[in-house]
Amino acid sequence: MANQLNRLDQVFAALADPTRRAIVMRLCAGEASVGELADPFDMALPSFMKHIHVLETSGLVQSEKSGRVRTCRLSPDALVGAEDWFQQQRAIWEARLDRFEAYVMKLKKERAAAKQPSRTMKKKGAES
Amino acid sequence: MANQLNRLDQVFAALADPTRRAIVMRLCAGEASVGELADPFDMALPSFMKHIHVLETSGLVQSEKSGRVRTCRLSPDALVGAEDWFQQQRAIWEARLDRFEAYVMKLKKERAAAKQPSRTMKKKGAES
DNA sequence: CAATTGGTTAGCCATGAAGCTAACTATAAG
DNA sequence: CTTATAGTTAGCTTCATGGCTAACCAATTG
Repeated sequence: MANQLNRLDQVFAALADPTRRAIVMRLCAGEASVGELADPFDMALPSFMKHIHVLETSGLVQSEKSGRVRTCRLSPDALVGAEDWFQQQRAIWEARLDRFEAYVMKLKKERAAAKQPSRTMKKKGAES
Repeated sequence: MANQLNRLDQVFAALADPTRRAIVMRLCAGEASVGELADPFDMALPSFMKHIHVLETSGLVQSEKSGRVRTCRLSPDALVGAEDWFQQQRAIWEARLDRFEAYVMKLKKERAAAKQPSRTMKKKGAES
């Protein structure tokens, strides 16, 4: 579980770099060799390999070498794990928003009741 | 649009730190002052303020100071933007998986047809 | 076997991130 | 007015990141 949290660190850190996001996007379309992946980038191979390595230790990418060519593929688990984090946060956020909205509605009703007691029932909650 | 990409950089970098993720999670439950936010962490205030600043320049958090207390709140736009990125990647990934699966099915059918021509129509695609 | 290709290792450098302390500002509270 | 509170600024370390070059395997290819 601390494992998981640390994994999130690494996944987000990996995705914080545009080069690495581009690699992930490329691998979404299918596996590729290091050379193919590196081709679009104006960068020395060792520098590029560091990015691959970061992606690999984050768990986003797996690779295997056969002959002299290393083939990389996306391992979607880590990606999904990160996406889950967002969805959890959004769920909490939205739950709060709902509560907050309910609270505002209550306030509105009370204020309306205090100002013009006779008109309490006129609008039952029709404003935006 | 380069702006957007740069924003993604900052959002992911911000979320790569467990302290900052904890702050975001805390703010999902509602706004809070810097002091309240800092309280659970065993960290000097200036260090903590740096995290707040990172979150703020990433667009994840907004704050305003009234009197001597600065109140922070989550601004969900950046969060949603990052979540969108995942969903886009997943969409591409899944589209590819579908194509790949179709390809495998085609292979299976062909292989079955080659091995036992007479049984071609027996199973029409029932395996997992 | 010789040469190419594809990747790897080692090591250097500049920059930035994450932490600290110490000293300071400005608003409340007494 | 004095003191305490809540942040802020400045400046310092230390370590990680992202880039480079140069030299080095190890498979292919000719």
